[in-house]
Amino acid sequence: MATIRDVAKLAGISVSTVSRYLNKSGYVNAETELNIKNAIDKLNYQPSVVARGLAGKNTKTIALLLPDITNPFFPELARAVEDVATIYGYTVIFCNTDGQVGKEKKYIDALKSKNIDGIIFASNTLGQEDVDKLASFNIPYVCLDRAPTNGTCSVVRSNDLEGGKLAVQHLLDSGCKKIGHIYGPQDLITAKERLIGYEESVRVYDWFSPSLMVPGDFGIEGGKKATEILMKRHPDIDAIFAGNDLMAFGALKVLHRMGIKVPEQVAVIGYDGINMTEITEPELTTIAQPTYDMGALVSRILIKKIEGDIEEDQIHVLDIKLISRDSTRRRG
Amino acid sequence: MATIRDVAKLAGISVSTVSRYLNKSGYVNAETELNIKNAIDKLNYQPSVVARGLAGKNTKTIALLLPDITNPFFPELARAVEDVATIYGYTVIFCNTDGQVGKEKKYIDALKSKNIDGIIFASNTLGQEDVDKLASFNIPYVCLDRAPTNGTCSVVRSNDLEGGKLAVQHLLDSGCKKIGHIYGPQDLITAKERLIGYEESVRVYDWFSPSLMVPGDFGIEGGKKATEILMKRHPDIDAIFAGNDLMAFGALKVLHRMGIKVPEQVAVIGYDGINMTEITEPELTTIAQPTYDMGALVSRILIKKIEGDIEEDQIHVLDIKLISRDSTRRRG
DNA sequence: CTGAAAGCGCTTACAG
DNA sequence: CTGAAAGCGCTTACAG
Repeated sequence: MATIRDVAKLAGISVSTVSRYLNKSGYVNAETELNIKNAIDKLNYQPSVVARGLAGKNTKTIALLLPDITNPFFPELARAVEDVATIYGYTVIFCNTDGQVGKEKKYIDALKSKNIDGIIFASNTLGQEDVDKLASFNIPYVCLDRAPTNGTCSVVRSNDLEGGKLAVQHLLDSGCKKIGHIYGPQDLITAKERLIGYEESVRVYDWFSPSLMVPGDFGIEGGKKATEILMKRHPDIDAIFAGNDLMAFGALKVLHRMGIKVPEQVAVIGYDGINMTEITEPELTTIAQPTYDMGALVSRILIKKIEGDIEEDQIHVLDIKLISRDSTRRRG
Repeated sequence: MATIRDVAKLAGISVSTVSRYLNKSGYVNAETELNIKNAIDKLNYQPSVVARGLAGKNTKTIALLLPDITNPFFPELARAVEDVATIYGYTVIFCNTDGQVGKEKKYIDALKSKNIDGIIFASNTLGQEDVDKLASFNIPYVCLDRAPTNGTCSVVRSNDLEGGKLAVQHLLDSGCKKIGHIYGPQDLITAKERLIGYEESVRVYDWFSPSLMVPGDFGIEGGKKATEILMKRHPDIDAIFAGNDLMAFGALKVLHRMGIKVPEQVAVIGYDGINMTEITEPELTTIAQPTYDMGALVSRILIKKIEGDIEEDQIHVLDIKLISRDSTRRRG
């Protein structure tokens, strides 16, 4: 591997000048520039990012902390993050935290020792300590969905409150008369807001009862159990709004097993808009988050921050969208 | 951030000794050791991986090149790779190549300039040039599924040939009399071997005809189109073996649309064993690859290689497994 | 068992 | 416009 010294020697100048050329910092004579270019070409020179990093510059790598890449919501997000990172010449390290603060802390330490340039938190945790640590390390970060308890950073999320309302409205528009809700873990803002959206839209009706709200775990299994509970408590409901698509999958399964027709007897709507919603039978109506856009945006914001585009920390709320499919289609 | 020099100073010794202690290279007096430990604790010292990297040691990071994390086969693989990497103190960079050599090359260059320790290729491409480049860079790598055309490296794959045969056998055992096959892109060894497995199992039957083999793209859409073609050509088939689960999903969709009952009229079996196979209706029978195990193994092999555990390059072929579900259950 | 020195490949003031 | 020198935080022979 050629080094900057080799380039300098071949171009007949000093290392400093080559460095200046490379970084476009300071002047360099047109002719010298040409010589440098040629030398670089001839030697197939590529600067060492690690040396650069040691010398105090960017390491051109960011990290993406997420709970579990195996959860179908995250691959698309990760893809988007990586796509825009690549555009800017960054590389992304991905870390599965399983939502455990312990793991998250370990990652942060490891990342710090690698002089990572910034971190995207799509992970659920991130306590006060982490924030402090990051601040003391002076490493930029951006959050997905959840703003850190204390301290500020830019946040990208989508409008879960509106989403919850939209889901209910769609169900009502489809002619449903009594709607149950399976909500996700309430330490997740997303789950919380969707629940609030549901409740606010629904509490004016006289059929409403708190027992229509059943907890789930954002997984298929949780969706199944919750559906069983819901149908036992309220055999007369004609719609289920699941807090995410996985739980909706669970609901479809259980309803099918119980011989309850979807959507004729019970309509089902999910949330997130993951790809697999179109392979169920019936295909699942869902409130789609702009997952890819969220990933792209969060990545872009972080990189800007890293590169010194000072921008006020702010919360970006992206719009959600109803994808209407057969699982809520009440009439031919 | 404390540096090794701070530690040395606090412990009242030289930097060299601290380094020796850190790397467990060379002797260090028991008392000195204690002093170092204390100093490290007090200062909350953490060695800089990038400095270490510059000085010629591992950067403790590996890269995972895959076609697209959005393809449901890869998240589980990636998760496994990351899990074992973490155990060994490594961090993983993930790269979506979309199967394009151009992207792959770019990544390799970028990774090289970061002194990455090793690469896992789960990507489809990897031509001769890449291999040469890697060899010249002297960077360890391991492949998933596909051995590089030329040059050697360890390969982890599962037994696709057996898998193809197993799929057919299962269908025959279920009482199917005429089986079609949707095969994946033939530049992928996995797709090819599954096809061969099918053909070898089936060509002895007089119902067999080459027109029973229809190409797909390993995607849902391709599965749909192929199924349409297949059913038009051979309305009398009673089973479809799809080369992967996504295409099987497509098949289920189309059959449902055509009013053909699965499994009563046509049984369907997929391949890969991705999680979502259990959310379709009927649930999809599939030949499951040990995806997680494959990822864990490939990661472990790479890290061993990096750390100098010289091991003969070899091909590890893991077993596949039939997961029998309703989509092939012909009788109550 | 321990330390001084050189080096990894860059960048960054500081002179000129 | 250009170069010499110091420094980033480590490791690695080489002496002692």
